[in-house]
Order: sequence, then C-alpha cells, then structure tokens
Amino acid sequence: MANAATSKTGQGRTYGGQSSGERQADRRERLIRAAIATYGEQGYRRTTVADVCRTAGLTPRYFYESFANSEALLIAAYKEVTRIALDTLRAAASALEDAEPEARLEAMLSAYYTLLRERPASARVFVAEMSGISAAVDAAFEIGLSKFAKLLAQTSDPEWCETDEGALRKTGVMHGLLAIARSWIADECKAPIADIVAVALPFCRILIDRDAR
Amino acid sequence: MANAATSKTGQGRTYGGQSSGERQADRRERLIRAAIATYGEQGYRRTTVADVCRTAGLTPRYFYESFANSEALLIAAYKEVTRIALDTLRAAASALEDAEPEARLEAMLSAYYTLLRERPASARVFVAEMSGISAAVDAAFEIGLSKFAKLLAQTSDPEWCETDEGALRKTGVMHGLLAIARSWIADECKAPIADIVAVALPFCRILIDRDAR
DNA sequence: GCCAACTGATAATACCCATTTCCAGATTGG
DNA sequence: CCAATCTGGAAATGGGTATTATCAGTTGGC
Repeated sequence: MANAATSKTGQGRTYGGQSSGERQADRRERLIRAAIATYGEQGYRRTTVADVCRTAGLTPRYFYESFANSEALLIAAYKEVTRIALDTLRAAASALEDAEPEARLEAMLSAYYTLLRERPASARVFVAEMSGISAAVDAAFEIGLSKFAKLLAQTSDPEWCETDEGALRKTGVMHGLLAIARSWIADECKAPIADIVAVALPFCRILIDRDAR
Repeated sequence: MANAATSKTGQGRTYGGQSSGERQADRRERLIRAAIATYGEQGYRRTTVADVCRTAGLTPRYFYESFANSEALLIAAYKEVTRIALDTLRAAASALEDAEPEARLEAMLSAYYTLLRERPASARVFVAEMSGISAAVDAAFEIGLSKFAKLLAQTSDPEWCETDEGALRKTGVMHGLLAIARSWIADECKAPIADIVAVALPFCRILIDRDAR
C-alpha cells in the first residue's frame, strides 16, 4: 500500500525539517482528515479522488502513495472515526464507574448520540456512507460495529460473555441503533438526545438479555 | 417514462397477436424479472443496463421505453419483491386468524425468512442491494420497510396504532431484522429458521411494546 | 555550489458505461 | 401486395474519473 518514499535508497532524506517517513505520514493524515470532511459534506459516492486531494492540499500522486484506491481511504477514514467514537464511549462509561449498569449504558448512548451531533461530517461517514460500496468496506464496517456492540454489552453487563449465537443479535442491535441515528440525523437532530436514548435503550437490552442467550 | 409505442397514431397496432400496450407491458415485466435475477446474481452495482437487457432478451432501446434509468428499474424490482413478500406474510397471518398474537407474529417471521431462503435472488434485492444507491432508492426502501413494520405491528397487536414517536423505533426494528437476515444469508442460511425467528422476536416486541410508546 | 531527491501542477492515458441512433429485415392492416 | 409500423442487433456518442506520467522549479546533503 505504501510505496516507500524513494526508489533508490529506500529511505529518502529530510525535507522541510521532516524525514521521509514523517512527511509521508503527515500527508496520509491530511488525506484522512480531508476525506472525513469531504465525505461528510457531499458523501463518498460523489467525491472523487481529486476532490479529496484538493481539500488536503495535495495532488493525486500523493494519494496513491498512501492508499491503493478510493475505498482504502474510506476504510481508513472510517477506522479513524470509529476510534474516536469508541474512546468517547469508554470515557463516558468510566466516568460512572460505580453506577448501575443501566445508568452506564444510558451514559454511553447519550455520549454516542451527542458525538454524532457535534461532528456531522464524522457522523455521516459513520452512519451513512459505509453501505453498499464494496465487500471490503462492508467487512470493515461490520468489524467496527462489532467493537461497539462488545463495548456496550461488556460495560452494561460486567459478566457478559461473547457467544456465537449472540453474533446475529449483536448485528441486529447495532444496525438498529444505526438506523435510528441515521433517521435522527436526516431530521437534523431535532429530537432531544434523551428521546433518542429512550428509543435506543430497548435495543441494547436485547443485547444483554441473558434469558434469550 | 413510458414513451407511447408509436409517434403518429399514439396507439400502435397489434403485433404478434398483442396490442401495442400489451407488448410494452410484457417487455416491462420481462425487464423486471430479469432485473431481480441479475441483481440477485451479481448485485445491482455490477450489473449494467446491457446485462439486464441481455437476460431479458431485449435491447437497450426497450429499456428506456419503460424506465428512465437504471435506478428506476431497481426501484420497480424492489417493489415487486416487496409486494410478493407482503402477500406471503399476510397469508401466514391469516392462516392463524384465531391464534395468539405472539403465535401469529412468529408465523409471519417464519414465513418471511422461509421466503428469503427459497428465493435467493429476490432476497438479495430485498436485504442487500437497496443501500447506498441514491436518495430516490433510499426513499423507496424506507417506504417498503415501513409497510412491513406496520403489518407486523398490526397483526401482532390488534389495537396497535401508529404514532409519530414510533417511527424511529419502527425504523430501528426493521433495519435490525434486515441485518439479521443479511447476516444469515451471508452464511448461506445455515442456521435453522426457528433460531433466526428466535433472534428476531425480541426486536418485534420492541415494535409493539406499549409501555415505551 | 552541484546533483539528486523532492515538490506542486498539469495533462495524458485508458476504461467503463449510460443513452441514443441507425439499419435491415419481419409483420401487419388494408 | 404495399406502405407503415414494428422488431432485434449493433454501433456511435458523450461524459466522467481513476490512475500514471511528465515537467519545471525547489530543497537538502555534501
């Protein structure tokens, strides 16, 4: 994926005070940031490689230095967005370390929807742009979702354990939560967070319901 | 959308024993059938207008006689698939007219997943191909889903009434059920129908839960 | 200061496909 | 039988964009 910066030495040299690797990493980051902003603005489907490069202040040449193709950047952008969201949820749960599981669950959901509202571009990438692009994107999306499901379940039920039969349920719950978020966002996040959390809660209860396990 | 068969008379004449309108309707149907088969086989994204026409035994000229563009055909194919599925669910519910609501709900779910397994092409169109194409397709998809939600809710709870707040929940439930179906199908429908229904049931209970309304 | 490694910008190159148009032959009504 | 209407097939047109290659100028090691 990453063409080493130069061909002969394989190392390159410093430039603008940065080593070859630093410069390349910097460009990669700029591309990811630009991707989130652009996908969030006009959607992945409508943005070209050239669009992202323009926003990043780079040229297509540098795009292919860091990413094999457009999809690879989408996946990278999604991973970045997911990483931030997971951190936020963990923080919300930690802040209520001694509270009831149900309260912690509510706190996480609340943090999640708040984050979506505060970062519209990231939100769009997260809830709306990862569907129907390709098998690779679908796979990356499912992996990200399952991380969320696991976090939600573990935090709200300390004795929760992963089982195979639970995988289907996890998938269903996460896509349900996503659809709720998508619909809420499509309506410009007009409904209060508390209302959205109330709608989302019963779905999470499915996740941690032991009777049905 | 439908260019009248001829330009001068506006009516056309019989040909091959069929009137102008009959021939056109026939071609339209063939295109829809071919679309379901082809989308089901290789996915909407990878099928070209020419592909569908080839399968239908027609030429692109006739495609544009009945559909404005590729998306319009996808929507028409989806509507056809949805129509059949809704009929099947209604029939399953009717067969248990006097049973408990919960039993009727189970029967509908069972009929639904059975249908998906029996018609893989239609299933793929229904659960996997309608995401991320365009706003028009998204809209058609949501309309179809809400019909299902309404049917499920009404049949399992005779006194069910539609409310605005319920819309979000309905969306979440339906997308949850869809994700379950998608995942099951991706695994070649290996799990027994009864297991899938068991996973799906709690989602439906959210739909008709009055406490949370 | 010199050469090779960098940089940004532009512009080929190449492919894919929707949509339209053309054509030669088949079919009909009168 | 004849002219108009229809048919299937194939090819022309046109737009869009991913991906690569080129180039003139800049920068850094030595």
